[in-house]
Amino acid sequence: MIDSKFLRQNIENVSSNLLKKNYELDKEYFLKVDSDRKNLISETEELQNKKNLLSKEIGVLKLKKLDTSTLSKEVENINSVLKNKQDALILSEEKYYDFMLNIPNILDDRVPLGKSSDDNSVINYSDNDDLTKISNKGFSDHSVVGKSLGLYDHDIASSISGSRFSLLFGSLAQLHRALGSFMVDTHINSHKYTEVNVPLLVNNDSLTCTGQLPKFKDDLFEIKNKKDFFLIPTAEVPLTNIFQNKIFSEEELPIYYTSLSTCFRSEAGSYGKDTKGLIRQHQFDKVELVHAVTPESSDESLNLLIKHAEKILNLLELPYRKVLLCSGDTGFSASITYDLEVWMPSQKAYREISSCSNFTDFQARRLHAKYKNKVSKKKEYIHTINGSGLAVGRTLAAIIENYQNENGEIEIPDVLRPYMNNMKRIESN
RNA sequence: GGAGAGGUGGCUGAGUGGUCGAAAGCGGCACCCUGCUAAGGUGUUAUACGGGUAACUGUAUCGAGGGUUCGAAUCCCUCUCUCUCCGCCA
Repeated sequence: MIDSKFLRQNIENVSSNLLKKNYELDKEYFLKVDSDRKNLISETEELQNKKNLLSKEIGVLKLKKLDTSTLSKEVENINSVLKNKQDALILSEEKYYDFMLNIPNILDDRVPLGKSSDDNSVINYSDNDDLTKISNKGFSDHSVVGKSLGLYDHDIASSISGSRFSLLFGSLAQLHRALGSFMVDTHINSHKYTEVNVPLLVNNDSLTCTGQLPKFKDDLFEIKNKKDFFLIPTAEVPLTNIFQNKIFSEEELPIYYTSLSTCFRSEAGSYGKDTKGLIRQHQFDKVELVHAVTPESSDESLNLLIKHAEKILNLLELPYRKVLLCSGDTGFSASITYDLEVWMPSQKAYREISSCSNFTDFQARRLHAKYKNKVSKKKEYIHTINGSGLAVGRTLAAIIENYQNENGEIEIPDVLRPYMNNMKRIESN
């Protein structure tokens, strides 16, 4: 959520900023809802004050055994007016939050103007991205390779669950598991993260705090019969919600959390896209990185987080590039987002494998997550940063495609071999 | 799933209808005292929102939501979470 006071005072600037995210701010509506709410608040508070004073007076009179009926009547009168005001206030607050919770985060000035991913700007390529060499080999799609090895299946998965699910067998399943472990190990050993094992089912509030709700309910799987649970679309949700209602001392920050978790997305609106393979599944594993930091350090912290994610790609020797998302492609809650895109030889294209964002105080305001500023001695909202480090399914797909040899086998990257009983390649089943 | 107990400030914990936003202790902070340390003394110390340059001030909050009452931490109802015992279970 953005700061309503800031919005009120900078409404023109904010509104033109949000327009870059294709959000049209209804300025008049906001000003009206905002001032209605404020007026109702002060009106009800005034009445409550009167009521409190009179009630106290009644208490004093009762002690002295004096008559209180006149005052009681008066309070009763106030109560009936107050009730109306309070009802109006509840409605007004609902309107206000409905509106505020649907306003996206303000964009960082560095975000380039643009409509879609076509307008994203490439920052740099990895050192090993000699793609002419790779792409000329005519490598097959990872799902084809996996199938011909007899280690990947899509059809049976469909009959078990439906579309956008898959089965991995044998050493391919093992490689998938190895990848998750390798990523988490790297982050906890080299990057000072605390590993967290998180709930995969979360409640409505948690999703509201991180910004998936109320706006993006369609993208989530909801569990209805037992309780109002949602399956997490990313470990960002439980990890970030660890900070809810916290007030940190400055010494406690930064906090780095990482978690390997399964993620669930409905992929509504992406019918027909990436229907084969591991790229777009209803269920996938991902290693998530989350930072809680002070506002001054959030910019630097995002860069650090990106380096942590890049480290995995570098260790796996996968070609990739770093992209700064344009305004139209930047997510609802983010102020700035960098994607890491890995080279997929079969598609002759870079595909997103990590998305790293600074959410500034947007999530913190919803979470009520603050820290005590040592200098100002005031409680200020923290900043939250997160990114994937990395999406495991997509990384596996990238490895299959980039590491296949002439025989259709998959060479196992050096760093993963210790996790695979020192196996060197995956051969046909 | 069955039976019971309980949720009060950073923590421990008192408070069963009226200056209770809440005693006391611990912790934190500030100052004082002692040559240093240890100990001691005094004061201060919740959060959100609103008004005010500020000192300050108003409202709400004692798990959440309703209700009773002129007045609720305290009484009633519903929900929720935690703990203990039994059962079941990876």
